[in-house]
Amino acid sequence: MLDREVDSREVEVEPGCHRAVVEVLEERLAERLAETFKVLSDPTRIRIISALATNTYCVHDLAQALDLTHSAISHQLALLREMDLVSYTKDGRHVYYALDDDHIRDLFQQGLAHIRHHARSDDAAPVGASA
Amino acid sequence: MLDREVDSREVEVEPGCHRAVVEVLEERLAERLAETFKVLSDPTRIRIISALATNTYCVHDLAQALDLTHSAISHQLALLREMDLVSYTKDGRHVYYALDDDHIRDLFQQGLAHIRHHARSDDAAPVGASA
DNA sequence: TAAATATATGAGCGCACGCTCATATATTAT
DNA sequence: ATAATATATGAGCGTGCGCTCATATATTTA
Repeated sequence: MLDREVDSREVEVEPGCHRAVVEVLEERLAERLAETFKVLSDPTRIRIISALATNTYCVHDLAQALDLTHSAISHQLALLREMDLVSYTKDGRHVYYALDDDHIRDLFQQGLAHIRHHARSDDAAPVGASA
Repeated sequence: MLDREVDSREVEVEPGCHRAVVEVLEERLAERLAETFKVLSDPTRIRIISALATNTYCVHDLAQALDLTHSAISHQLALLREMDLVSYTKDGRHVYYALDDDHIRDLFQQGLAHIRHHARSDDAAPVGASA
């Protein structure tokens, strides 16, 4: 697996540019990486993952906490299930979900750590800004 | 900034579920985090970032290396520019881009490290699989 | 059994997004 | 000046996605 991870594609150096070789991540690997990050690219999934990162919750709890319909939550959980990111346990009529992928948990937490410590330009409230 | 990072929303515990309180990432923070990961959620951007993570390249080089039109690359670079993730230097008719955000670089590299070391189920080539 | 609760899921709508195409601008070469 | 090269950017197309709505299934309660 992971045969050639980087495409060192030659660039026609006729009139041109400066680099003769550009080192780019191989296409399939890039697709897998993008797919991984895509899971974390939606606010709703981020919030679901943030909750499941520390506790186990049922659909009903998540729906109330995120102020979304059961359906919306259930669809997102189905997606996380298909990607093997969560595990679930049936208990009566409830289904309890838990985050079951340290891979995603690590990325989520590192991302959060960055955001926490690095304010962005649009965070700085202009003088006199209300609420 | 980052007033209340977590919404500890109470859940009606009438007939119900088990958790009285669900700890979910506050909505605005979740949006910012999702936005950050969204940059990395496309294969083309991943490849551009992978290249710029180690070298400086002009649009022409990237277009050839990724086998995409100059336009496609330029549009993606415009997006990365708007998000202040890349810096650029004009040199004659060339414009050289460089990744200028350790934040994104870190996430990219951690994601890559995970992918490298953790094979997924669909990576394991079934016995007798061709190519 | 009937009603209520908890979840799952297909259909469909609206919107965002990544690409191509056409076009504009700037710089270099002839 | 004209042509070629390098980049930028608006418009538009096709696709993917996140939501709601309607509906189905399973479990518990009355």
